[in-house]
Amino acid sequence: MNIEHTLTKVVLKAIEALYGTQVPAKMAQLQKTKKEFEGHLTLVVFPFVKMSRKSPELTAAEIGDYLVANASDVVAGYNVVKGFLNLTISSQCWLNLLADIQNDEHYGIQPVKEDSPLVMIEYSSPNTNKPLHLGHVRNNLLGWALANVMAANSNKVVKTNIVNDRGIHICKSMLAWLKWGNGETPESSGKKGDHLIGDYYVLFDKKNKEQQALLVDENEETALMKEAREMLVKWENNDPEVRALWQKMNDWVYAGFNETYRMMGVGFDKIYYESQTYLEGKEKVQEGLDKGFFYRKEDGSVWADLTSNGLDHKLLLRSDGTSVYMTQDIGTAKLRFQDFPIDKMIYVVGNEQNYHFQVLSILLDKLGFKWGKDLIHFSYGMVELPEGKMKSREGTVVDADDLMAEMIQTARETSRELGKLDGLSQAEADDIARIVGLGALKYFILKVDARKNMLFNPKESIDFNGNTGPFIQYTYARIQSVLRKAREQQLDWTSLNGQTLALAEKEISLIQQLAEFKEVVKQAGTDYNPSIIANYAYDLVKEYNQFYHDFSILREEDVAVKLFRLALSQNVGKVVKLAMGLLGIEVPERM
RNA sequence: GGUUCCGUAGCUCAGCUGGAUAGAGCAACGCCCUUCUAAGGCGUGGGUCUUGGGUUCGAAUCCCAACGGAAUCACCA
Repeated sequence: MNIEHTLTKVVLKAIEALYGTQVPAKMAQLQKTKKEFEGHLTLVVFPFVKMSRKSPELTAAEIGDYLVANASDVVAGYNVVKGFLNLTISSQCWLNLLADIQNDEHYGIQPVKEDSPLVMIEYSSPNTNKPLHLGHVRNNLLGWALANVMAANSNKVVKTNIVNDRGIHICKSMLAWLKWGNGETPESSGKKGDHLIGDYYVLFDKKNKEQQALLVDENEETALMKEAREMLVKWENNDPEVRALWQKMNDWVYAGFNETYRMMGVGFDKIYYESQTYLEGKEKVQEGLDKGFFYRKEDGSVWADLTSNGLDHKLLLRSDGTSVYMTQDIGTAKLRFQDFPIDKMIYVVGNEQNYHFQVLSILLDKLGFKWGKDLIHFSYGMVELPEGKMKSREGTVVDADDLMAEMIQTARETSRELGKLDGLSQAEADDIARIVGLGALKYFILKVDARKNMLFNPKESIDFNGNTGPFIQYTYARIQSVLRKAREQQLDWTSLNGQTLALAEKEISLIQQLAEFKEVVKQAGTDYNPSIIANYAYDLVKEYNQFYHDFSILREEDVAVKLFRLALSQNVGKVVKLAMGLLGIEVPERM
């Protein structure tokens, strides 16, 4: 049983007994006592002074007396500072709490049940004409973490990816490859498939610009562009040659993507391809047209009138009958709903598409998708660089593969300098470098509130000091070291009693913090906000470090000290691992 | 111009369902490794929480307005 919960109940009883009024639980706000005051939990008594008709101080004392007299198993003492009643919780309560955490293997995780709602999370959504970049990294990490958080809150989760595998951009890469590629393949060039294709996309752009410069009328289309368009038409008409080439090159790209995803540690349960879904939306639009939700202009284009929702008119089908982005998303929604009984849909997509999802929500609702109205657009901010925004044309894009490799390399060098890799095999050293390097990257991105634009400073991100992933991982590794020693000595902390705990009075806030993990997971789920967990993990670890340091000063002969440290180390280690697991960050046994 | 989001230390970020003297990290300076891992700990300096009103016992937090920044408002995706 949660201490805060128990205490709230007791306080409500006290209010009723003292003042004869029942008050809602909301009024009895308990908060962690600030460090500079004595006590563990603090009751704000201002809301009760009207009932007591006494000063805040006297009211607080009155309630405090009652609690000590009538709930001594929980409240061991109190003190009053202005309108704040600081309560000291009995040691036994804290020990019970530790035991609870210890015995609950999935502490803080709500298991999925038979009737749990099914949540589908779409994330990543790459184009197949270029490799993944820093923006995708944020997307992927957030999507993966969010999926974990939703699952930890008792949701069935289906992770999905919609791959944009068709369109003019793919044709550009294909055309450039045909013209200047000399049959180059990933094998022959030694390049990852996605990078290879990306290079031809860039090449197309370059050649096209050269042609553009020679044109008299700058609005005129280049011969190269025309060819690309013709290719797209051929693709749409199922030209076997174009299709075969398209298939071959996309397969290269997927092989490349899979490598990136694997390294990043993310994955999907079901992948959709736009080439398979883009036609589906047209039927739905037709359906909406028949039902009078949409209208057709004289030129044949189809629109939705959203002015009654405070929005504009939105194009759904071009005058030539081809589909647009919105149509495709409707089509994808249709297929998804056929495949899964979706209760809630979450789209992890950048905030530049806020408007799009506002519209999509309305349209899906009109078209009868029960989850359409409350679909969640998990909207995250742009990643900016110290030099400004990433611009593919200016070559300031940070490539995902390069970035990860660089982080791992830096971790390797730093570890070596610190002598952390001494005596380890090559495989072990590689593993640590990978875990730490990726941990640094993931934590750096996930600790920031997803909604906000963030600044990615490569130099700072690989700084392993301070509020970083490696700091948390390092503490975890040290905890494991403590536990290994304890195992050797066959220590068992369950013999600790309340009296022993008294010597560690100020460390109780650490136990309190452990208890908060449950709430944090819940909050992260209801707010759709993984960064809460990241910041929580940091706070916990920081506090543990202080505790660890304080207790290093006490000598080991004292068995109680030893056991108390073991108790906290074990439980902190457990919670840190769980928290980092939700974020998709590995923790090393040693480093 | 409409809509949405953001504005907290020199920098990067927490805190925001109203509560005590607004917190971390980085950067600067000083101290602590014969101590189960120093990728650590302790200390010093650093703030008009963009501004102005309102709500109230109490506002960084809620409301309104202004200012500043971002995104978006395509027969692109």
